[in-house]
Amino acid sequence: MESTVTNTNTIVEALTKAIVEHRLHPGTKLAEQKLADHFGVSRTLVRQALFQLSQNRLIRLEPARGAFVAAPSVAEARQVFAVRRMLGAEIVRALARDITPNKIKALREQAAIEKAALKDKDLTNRTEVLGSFHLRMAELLNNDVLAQMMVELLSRCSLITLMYQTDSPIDHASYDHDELIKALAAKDEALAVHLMDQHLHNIESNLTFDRKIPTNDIAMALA
Amino acid sequence: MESTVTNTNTIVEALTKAIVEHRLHPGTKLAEQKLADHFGVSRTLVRQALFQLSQNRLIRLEPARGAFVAAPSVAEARQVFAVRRMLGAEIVRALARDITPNKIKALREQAAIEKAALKDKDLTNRTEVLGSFHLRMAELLNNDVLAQMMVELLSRCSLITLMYQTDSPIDHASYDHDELIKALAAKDEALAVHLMDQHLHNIESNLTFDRKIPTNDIAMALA
DNA sequence: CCAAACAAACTTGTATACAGTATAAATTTT
DNA sequence: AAAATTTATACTGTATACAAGTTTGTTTGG
Repeated sequence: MESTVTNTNTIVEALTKAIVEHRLHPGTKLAEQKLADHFGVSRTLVRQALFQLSQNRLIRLEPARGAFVAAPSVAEARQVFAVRRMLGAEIVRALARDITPNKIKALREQAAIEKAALKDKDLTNRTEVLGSFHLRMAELLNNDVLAQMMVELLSRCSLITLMYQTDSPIDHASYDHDELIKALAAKDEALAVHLMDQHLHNIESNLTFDRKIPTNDIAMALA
Repeated sequence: MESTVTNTNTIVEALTKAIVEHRLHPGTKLAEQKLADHFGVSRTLVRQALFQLSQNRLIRLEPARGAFVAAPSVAEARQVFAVRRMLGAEIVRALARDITPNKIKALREQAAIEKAALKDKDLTNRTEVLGSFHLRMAELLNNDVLAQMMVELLSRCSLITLMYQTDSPIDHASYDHDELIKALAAKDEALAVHLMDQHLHNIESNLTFDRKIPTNDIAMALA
């Protein structure tokens, strides 16, 4: 357990956290040497980390220009949400088919965590916690491939949310989750799928895709 | 247009091709210096390429030991196929909802390409072409995020298929595709979804998950 | 003769050096 | 004084160098 070593993963996690927590704004340039100095390593490790982040679509790499925090376009945002609706529908479908008391219990616990976080934490953390519910469902299907996909989709969603979120919070997401759990417990597949679809549509409709884009990207800010 | 430069992407593509075309067997060690010599570049670029391939799950990186062509386990294979069924169902569902004559035409053309490839090419290439049909459907939904996911899933499937494929070829996949197109043209959503599910189950059931694993991985070969 | 310990060769992991390109600053020109 | 051009600085892209670890081969002791 060497907790002080700074390897590539440490950098990836730190940057991921900073991006989804809104401390690094879309468009911000991530200069390699500055990051290297900050983490006390060489550019080699920083470059590896940046490359991985670009694969996760959290940053984009421009040839000979450097790394910038990603500023997902409206089109990309809609596509990500479309995929989430697709996977979400199938996830609840599969869950509804072979739901067990243990799984219901796990989901209820996750829902309880949400309610706690809803009062205390800031808006960014709320988005994170609410996303965890969806990840939890994927995990309950015992499919690592699926769960990994959800992790990546959720981090992209975090970035999208902080870019396009309206002032009005999405507090009834927690309520949606409760309803969903009930439908799953009742093994009502059709209802569960419908609720999930509505739920994700609600989240998406709370985003404003036409105005105020908080970004450091000059080109985008002036567009 | 500098077509002779060997950048990271070139190496990734060459190795991907070699892996999915069965020229590099699961378990084979990919030594950095040898690859560097072969491509006429330094280890730096090779390492970048290997890292990307590990993200695509085509190779696995063992710390301080090196890169090896991935040997997906039975569990992983089943999970990948489960995700493909999920996405496949949703893709045809979405396609059936807003199908157009142009899209039908595009699918028919893809099916024609399949039939041509079915006679000429070797088994590996056949798998590739049959996968393209599924990618084509994703592309017709105008969702790059989804299409990219399918590309990655299909390359993983290629690796899985070549590891676990039985001697009997999967020639009626092309027939399945024809039936699917008919259902889509008739806007029969339920039938299309059912056909897709059956189709993917057929492919999976043609794999033998219990014997003969062509690999260079000693541990796996003797397991 | 076999097993364990040691030593040499090789491979990976990280840092540094250098070359090529983009950005910023300074100078010149209109 | 504003625009354009040149020069300088800073950054990225690739190669190389060195340190750390692993594998392989050899030797030594039982």
